[in-house]
Amino acid sequence: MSNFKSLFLNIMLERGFYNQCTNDEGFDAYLYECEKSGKPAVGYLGSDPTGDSLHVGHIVPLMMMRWFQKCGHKPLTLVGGATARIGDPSGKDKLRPFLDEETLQHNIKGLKKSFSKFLKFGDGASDAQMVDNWDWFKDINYLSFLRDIGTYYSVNRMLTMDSVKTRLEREQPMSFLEFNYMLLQGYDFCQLYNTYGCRAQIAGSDQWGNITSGTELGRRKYDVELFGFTSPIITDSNGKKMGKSEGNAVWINEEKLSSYDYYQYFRNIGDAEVGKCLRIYTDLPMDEVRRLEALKDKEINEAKKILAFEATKICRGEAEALAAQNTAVQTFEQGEAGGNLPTIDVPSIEGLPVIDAFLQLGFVASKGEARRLIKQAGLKLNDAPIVDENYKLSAADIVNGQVKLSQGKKKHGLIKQAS
RNA sequence: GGAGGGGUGGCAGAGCGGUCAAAUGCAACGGACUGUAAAUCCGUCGACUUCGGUCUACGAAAGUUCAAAUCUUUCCCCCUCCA
Repeated sequence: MSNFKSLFLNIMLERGFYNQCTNDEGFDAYLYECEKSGKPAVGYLGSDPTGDSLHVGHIVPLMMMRWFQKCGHKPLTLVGGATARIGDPSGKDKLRPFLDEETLQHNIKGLKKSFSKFLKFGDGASDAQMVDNWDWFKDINYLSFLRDIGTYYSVNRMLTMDSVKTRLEREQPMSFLEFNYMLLQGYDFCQLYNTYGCRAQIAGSDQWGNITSGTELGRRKYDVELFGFTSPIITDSNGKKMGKSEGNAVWINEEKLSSYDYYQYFRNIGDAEVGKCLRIYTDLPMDEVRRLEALKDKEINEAKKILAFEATKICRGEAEALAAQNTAVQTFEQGEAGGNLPTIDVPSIEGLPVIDAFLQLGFVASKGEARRLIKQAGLKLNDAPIVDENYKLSAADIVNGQVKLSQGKKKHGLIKQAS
């Protein structure tokens, strides 16, 4: 399995994206053929429009698609407009909520934005294209679906699928609606094959069951071999899925998370994860990755900075990445207030209680929390711990036209007086 | 349709008339140590507070009681088994 011919699979293997494939050799041969002839292979990545932005947890398949495109192939991004109305049982115990039309449209728009940060959309041969399975499901007729698709599925087999089996074993409810999800997703795959000649699906390993549902349907109904390819689930050092920072998701879209926070997320990756993350979250050549991950102790911080910069660059652009980096350097290495920190403008700084200032910055959820943190020496004003919880800001606290507030060691923000 | 079981804080899960803002675990947050790491240790973890307290909370509503997460009634939702 280490001797792939295709560029794409070699990259996947080398960078740690390879987890499982429905048919290594077949997929490799197919891709190789496409790469050699210059005719792009078509592959797709599905996602549910349950939110209006993707987050770091979704990046792994996104990056796979990015490489797929770089290898000259054509990525399709499928949003499950139809399947969102059902809910995917994979790895979940609870039924997902249904969405109304307006939210759905809003979410789809947001997803498109997330996708376009990693993939190039357009009309070219290898340009990415967005598709919605609502287009082919909205007019489908239940009886004909049962007849045309349902006949190819064995319930016996479906019951052995992980997503179903675990639900049954744990005696958790699973509705018939959800049970049908894999048929729908299998049908998606075949539809994309029929209309776009798409023969590959790329996803996280939790989608394996849904992928094989599609490849099997393809084989039985259309007599074509479709390929499925999955990534491992990337976890942080605590074995948890990537993508949460301070309990909040690390969003791809900038209106949900500042570039500075995005940068900081990668800056704060654990030592053990640096190599893995460089491979997965950046485009850096492997030589560079190997050099960086060999760094030890304090030096590994250099690798983390590069990781954070590169990862931010892909998602937010070079200018934003630079700004985030500068802010971080100023804030952490020079102890100054970096320009890109979260900032709020207030009508008048004079007399504003510090507690309220923290509340407005969103660093604390309540005044009580702010008081507690002050008791614990967790809140700082211009880098000096606040001792009096009733302290009110005054003109003397204004440095360079702003007041720097910090929560803990990592969260910093600025208050400016609106002019 | 019948018979049982259950709905508690971000999650899991105790409590089953007062001592309950509710054990414990996880997650989260602050501090110490470091390298904006990990591990460890200490502390915090409903809201408001003039730090005395006050208010809102244990699916929803009504009731019993000096007193209810705990008892009663109705309603809503979920699960299991039978048909």
